[in-house]
Amino acid sequence: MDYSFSLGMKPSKRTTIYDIAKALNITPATVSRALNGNKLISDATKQQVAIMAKKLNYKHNAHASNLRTGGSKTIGVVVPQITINFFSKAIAGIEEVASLNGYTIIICQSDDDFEKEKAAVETLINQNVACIMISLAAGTKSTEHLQEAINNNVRVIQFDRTDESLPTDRVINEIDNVVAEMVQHLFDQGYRNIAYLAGPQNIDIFRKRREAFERNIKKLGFPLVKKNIEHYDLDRDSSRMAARKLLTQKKRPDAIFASSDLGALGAWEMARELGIQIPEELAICGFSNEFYTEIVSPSITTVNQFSQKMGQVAGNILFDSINNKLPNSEKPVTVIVKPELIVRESTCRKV
Amino acid sequence: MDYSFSLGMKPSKRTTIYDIAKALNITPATVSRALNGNKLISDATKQQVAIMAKKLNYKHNAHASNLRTGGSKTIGVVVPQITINFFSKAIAGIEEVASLNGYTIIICQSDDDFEKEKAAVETLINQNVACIMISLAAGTKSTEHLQEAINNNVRVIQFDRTDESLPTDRVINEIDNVVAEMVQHLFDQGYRNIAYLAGPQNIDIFRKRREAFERNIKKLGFPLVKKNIEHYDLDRDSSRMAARKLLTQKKRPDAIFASSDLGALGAWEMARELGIQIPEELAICGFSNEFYTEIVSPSITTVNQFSQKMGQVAGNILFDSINNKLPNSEKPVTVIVKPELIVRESTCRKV
DNA sequence: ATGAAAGCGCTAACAC
DNA sequence: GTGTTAGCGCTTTCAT
Repeated sequence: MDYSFSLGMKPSKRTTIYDIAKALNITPATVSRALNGNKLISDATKQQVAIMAKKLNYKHNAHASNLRTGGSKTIGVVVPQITINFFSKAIAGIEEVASLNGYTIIICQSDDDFEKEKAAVETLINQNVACIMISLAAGTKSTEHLQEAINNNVRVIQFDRTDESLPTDRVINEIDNVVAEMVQHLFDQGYRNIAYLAGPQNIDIFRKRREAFERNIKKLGFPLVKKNIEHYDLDRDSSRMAARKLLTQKKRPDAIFASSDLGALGAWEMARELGIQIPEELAICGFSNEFYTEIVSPSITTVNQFSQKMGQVAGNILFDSINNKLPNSEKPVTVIVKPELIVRESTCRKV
Repeated sequence: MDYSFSLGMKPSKRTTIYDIAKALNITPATVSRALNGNKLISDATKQQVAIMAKKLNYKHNAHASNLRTGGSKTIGVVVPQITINFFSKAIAGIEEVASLNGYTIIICQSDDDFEKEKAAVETLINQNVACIMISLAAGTKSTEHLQEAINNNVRVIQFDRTDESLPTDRVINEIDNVVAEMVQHLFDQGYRNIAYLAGPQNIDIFRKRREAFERNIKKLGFPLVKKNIEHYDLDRDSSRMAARKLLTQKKRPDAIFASSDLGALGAWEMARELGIQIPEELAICGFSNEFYTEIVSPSITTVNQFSQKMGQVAGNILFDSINNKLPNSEKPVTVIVKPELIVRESTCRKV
């Protein structure tokens, strides 16, 4: 009897299907089939194999299997930063669906840097992942690296921060309606001089949000005041400074619509610093429903993007297609997740 | 000439080192060596190979390499929930160091469920990961699955939520001093009836935090009031209910020390609901320095655990050992990361 | 400095 | 229902 395991010693070699085959006097092929649930194999054999596998402490070798089959049950996920709540939730959503389907996920961070993103994609191609799910870095200048992935038989699904010019499946939020709703809500609450805090315009969704804002402001018959649109990088300091610019103008806006919750938070903090009352003198709203928007006081009106659901949807696109549950169209799908306006104290001055 | 790439068509087969070898009239072995920077290969050959590899659009096949070498440049990370800020930061730290060393990370969530954790570890063993970095699920009853990993030549590094009885490298926070500091701080601020909101006691760190609290309360000469210690699960509702129990006693505590920020937040909310003034009538403090503790008003005193650093440290333990930078002791290392008390408004009633 | 050859562990086409 | 055989792409020992 071999006590090496119970003694906590490292075994010299892992058990393979050959060991199982030898022990049962059958061939490795049969063992492989049995372990994979092949229908042709008799239940008796399957049972024996399962028992012996357990007894010999067999572990499936994913590398060998992947090499042989040319694929792998792995999804590569590339996001700017996993510490951003939106992304960690999206990843959680992907992981959920992946795990249900027996897939694992490899995570890479781009840190919003193009070079790091390219390196990550390269690595994932080397890993032969079945699919790359990506939210583009702010610094991404082209999508050649993703085209390269596709050329190498790796499927690509973009989510949230996408590039339309690359024809892949995409999961994005509906923008126009929710922005229209938000602007209308501000109007209904009596705000008439609405400013906008715009994120990095090289990122698709931030550009679209700004455009939707401008469109809807015009729709309400307001003039589009250039000075009422400030840009900020996606950090807190920068948003505070941008908000300060807006709030120290001669004709101070009575509302700030920020393209992200961090932007809204910056404006919120700056308003308090300047002694401006929210929501009486100033409305503030953001985008993403980050946890803190709910618990600050006054709480901040925002938009729930359902990021976890976006991750799940991305996963489902992949697995529906793998399992042929989709109509046989070869065209890329774009799934639009409807976001939800969440009205809170920061924009409600009417009773 | 082959236009298949530029036409966006999927190539029938990936380029291998054989293709490069054939094109250059050398052997695959030489190509492999050249690509891996083998010192015996002439610079001329290396150059040629590099150029041809690029020209033929060669991608290294990690599976084949891993199968051959029996290892993989992959770290498996298992955490309860990646959406918890503490964990996503720790993962970010691990990813940083891993990526610098040419490793990728595979992420699994246990959802605090033992069975899911076991399945995740099993998968990671199958993937032949070099190392599993894990923070145990609340529901984890034994560490056999991790012993199993070790038996299969997979290194294990535990962080934060660890089990001491399993002899692996560990990265944890120093507890006693920071809890002592916190209790002393509360005392200095004049709080004399300090309650404690204790997390799930089957998790190491939550038990240790409670024990440290009790020890330090006694040290200050206070009696240990049983009714002043309430338990809660790690969610918001449960912490609110636990706080309610504490705050509706006849002899209401004048301070609540929560074992997590979520616990502190629950107490904070309940205090407001009951009209109890913070910090005048009640001090509140937590653990982890979650983002919201800083921006609520009054802001919440807490402990910075440096989770991202903990992730980096875990990574460094692995790579220092891989690169033989460690003294040749075979004993597991325990690295203790010193946390930092962050005093904020919620515990300061003195000027 | 490079070539020849074997084999990592698995799967799948083909045979019976 | 099971065996035979070949090979996925790479690395590495041994030879030259």
